[in-house]
Amino acid sequence: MPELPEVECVRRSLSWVIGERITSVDIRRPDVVTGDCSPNGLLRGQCVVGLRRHGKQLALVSEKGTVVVHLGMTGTLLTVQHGHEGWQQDRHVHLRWRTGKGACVIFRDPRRFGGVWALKDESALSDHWRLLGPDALTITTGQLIPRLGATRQPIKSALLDQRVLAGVGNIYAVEALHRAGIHPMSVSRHLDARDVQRLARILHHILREAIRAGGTTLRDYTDSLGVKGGYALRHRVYGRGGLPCKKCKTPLADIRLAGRSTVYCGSCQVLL
DNA sequence: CGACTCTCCTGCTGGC
DNA sequence: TGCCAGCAGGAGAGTC
Repeated sequence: MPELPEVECVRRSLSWVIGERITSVDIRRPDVVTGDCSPNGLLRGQCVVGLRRHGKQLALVSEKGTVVVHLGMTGTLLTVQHGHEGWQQDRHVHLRWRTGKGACVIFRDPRRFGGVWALKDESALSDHWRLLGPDALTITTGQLIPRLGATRQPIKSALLDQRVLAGVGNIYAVEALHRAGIHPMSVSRHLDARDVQRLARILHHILREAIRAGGTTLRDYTDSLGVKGGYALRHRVYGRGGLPCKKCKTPLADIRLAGRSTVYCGSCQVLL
């Protein structure tokens, strides 16, 4: 499931598209698109000049329009080389961009929690991303302190709230809280400056480490070239409910918080 | 207004 | 072996 590291790996693996012109766009499911879902709205005829990421969102920027892709849970952007037409039988492929050289980018999303926004230009992108908090990879302690201080939400819920900071999903939230020794039910504004600093450092560290490993593949995730991520091997708590904590051997608790499974160590992680 | 819970969607898993 | 309920999850909508 794509969180910040996976989206960043998709972005990097898609860099070949920069400088390419989109010659045609196939729209199989217009309902995954918000905004102008015509081929022109989706960059037909435009040259891709950049790929930008904020949190879990990826933007294909052209001279004119910009397309933002959100991968949701099961979404992928895949590079398909000319001659490999197997995707045509795949009912989960919703969009396809064809480039001048014949290579394509396809948007595939079985569960359709993801989606695509067609925006007029890069200033519309700024507006779109203004709703999100600072990117989790670069957020500073100084930015995080007032944002966590403003809410009584449990810290786990706050980390998942994209308006607080952008890019953290369930996996990296539970991993970061375990390494920081903070109980997921801790009230966000009870964290003191040192707690927040430690949490920010750990988030940066984990996210960078995960990007280096190619992201987390639980089952399906790959980057745009089909490469799986190796970071799942490094998970210490996610998916390990009931198993011994890797630090202290206490069986890990598995509860539901903010509607999602939340694994933590009742011994290592302090309730604040 | 803030903090919950519900809903969307499909594929895999586990129990009978 | 086959069927189906249950579960997974991000984020926006709805509720209290």
